[in-house]
Amino acid sequence: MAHHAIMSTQGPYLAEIAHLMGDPARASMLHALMDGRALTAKELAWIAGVAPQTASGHLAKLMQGNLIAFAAQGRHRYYRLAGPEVATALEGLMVLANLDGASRRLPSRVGAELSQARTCYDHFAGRLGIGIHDALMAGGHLAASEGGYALTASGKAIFRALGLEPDAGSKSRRAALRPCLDWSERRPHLAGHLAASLACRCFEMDWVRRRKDSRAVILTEKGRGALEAAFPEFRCDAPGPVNPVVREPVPAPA
Amino acid sequence: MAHHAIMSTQGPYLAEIAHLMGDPARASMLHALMDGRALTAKELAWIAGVAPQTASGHLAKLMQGNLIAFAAQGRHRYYRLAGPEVATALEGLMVLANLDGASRRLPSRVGAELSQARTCYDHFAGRLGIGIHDALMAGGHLAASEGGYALTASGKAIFRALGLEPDAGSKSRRAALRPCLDWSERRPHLAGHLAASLACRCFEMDWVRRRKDSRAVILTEKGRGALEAAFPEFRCDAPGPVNPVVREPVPAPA
DNA sequence: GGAACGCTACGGCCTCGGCCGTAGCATCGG
DNA sequence: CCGATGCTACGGCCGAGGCCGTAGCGTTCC
Repeated sequence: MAHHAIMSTQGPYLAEIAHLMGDPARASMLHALMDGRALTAKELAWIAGVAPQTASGHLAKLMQGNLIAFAAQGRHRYYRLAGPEVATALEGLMVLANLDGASRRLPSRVGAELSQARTCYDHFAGRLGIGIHDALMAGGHLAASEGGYALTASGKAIFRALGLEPDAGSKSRRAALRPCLDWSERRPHLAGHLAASLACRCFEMDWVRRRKDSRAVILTEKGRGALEAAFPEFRCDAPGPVNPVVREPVPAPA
Repeated sequence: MAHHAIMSTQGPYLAEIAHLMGDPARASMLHALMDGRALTAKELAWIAGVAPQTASGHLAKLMQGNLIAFAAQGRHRYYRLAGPEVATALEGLMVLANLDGASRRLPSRVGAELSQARTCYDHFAGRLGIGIHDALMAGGHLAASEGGYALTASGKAIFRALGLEPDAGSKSRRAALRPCLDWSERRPHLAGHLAASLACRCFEMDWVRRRKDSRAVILTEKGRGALEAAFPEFRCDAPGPVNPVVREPVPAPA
């Protein structure tokens, strides 16, 4: 400590946040929450591989750092990420974790599924997300704008045809559509509240299904047809159904 | 450790990277390198407020994590960030560090200067960066494209007038122009190798000057004129020169 | 009301890792 | 060739913090 000279003003704050993410248990929890769902403390404890008491401590720290928030419901507490910015920051780190030395590339099947199609907080990423992004781009439905991207007239028509009002949340601070760098493909997919609404609609209509215990998702046959109908330029190389990997949902307690 | 159940596949990798950034000394170093320059181990040690031996250890760890790289030159080692992805990830964390509770907002003058104009790795951010971004946008010189943004014909003409070839690095993996979220303004500015070339040209022509010991930069009067001439829609609210803050560049060594 | 359950608070153990001192290796200048 | 300089390697010290056990509070269900 001695003189510590000047120490850049924000270095410490940066470190504070990074330190919170830098513990294996906490990182696992955050990673698990990146699909945008809310999980209970116990589920998160199991995912992180620690006892509930330990998890509780971690969650308290994450709360204090404003990285997560919870909704109390009965005797449960459902934890979720505090906001899209948190997911963005985590994706940024994953880009590094992935290109890093090529040593730690994603192993096997799980990795392949995640690269195909997955959720990124509340919107789609992976080749599915990029397929949607590129389809809109190729058709001239997307234009650069102040906040990132904006829909052209033809783009708005497409969203309205899906039952989504493109100008709905325009009063909000959050951008409607903006690019988000994909850690597996190194290319942008669509984020923003409009992208989130689209994903939401896809789940509602059973065009896309969540896999459990993973952020990977599956494009159903119905969904492929629907998306091809909605986006004329859409093409996505088979993130189709594979046989489900079932896993013991609860650990044997000693 | 006991059973540790399943533990998400990439949680640990994520944690590894975040852990590297999560130490105050290392975070200060990384932060200092975000202006894209290369610094010696000694300079970084001073910035971080630790002894050279300690800094050396930190730098070795950062090297191993592929966050930084160095160029040996005589008896000096010039360290720099390993790539733009690292800067992007750090900016992502700064967004969090900044909106976090409003408790830790940037203090005083330094913060104001940084919000005005600064470098973000190798391109401009702050209101200066956003001014350039918005000017191109407003003039219709920028369009959405596969990798992020692309210049329209009029946009390319503008860059050529500045002596920059817009299609130069098109063979490279790195995008020419893409949006980068600004932590101080919460709006995108331009990143990518073309944005880097532009910044480089601005320094060459003395349109923009670096401040020392900070990522803040100053738009000179000449620069303001030049940018207004180059970008018809450019407007930037006075990131003008302020009286320089001079600081002891080297610590009294006890 | 009582028991089971979800979660958090506190205390003690123990490892991890940041810190500097000393020492050693390379490079540059006279 | 010798000393100064920049940097790294090693070793010992010590504080921070992750871990779980026990305990306590609130909610739910019978």
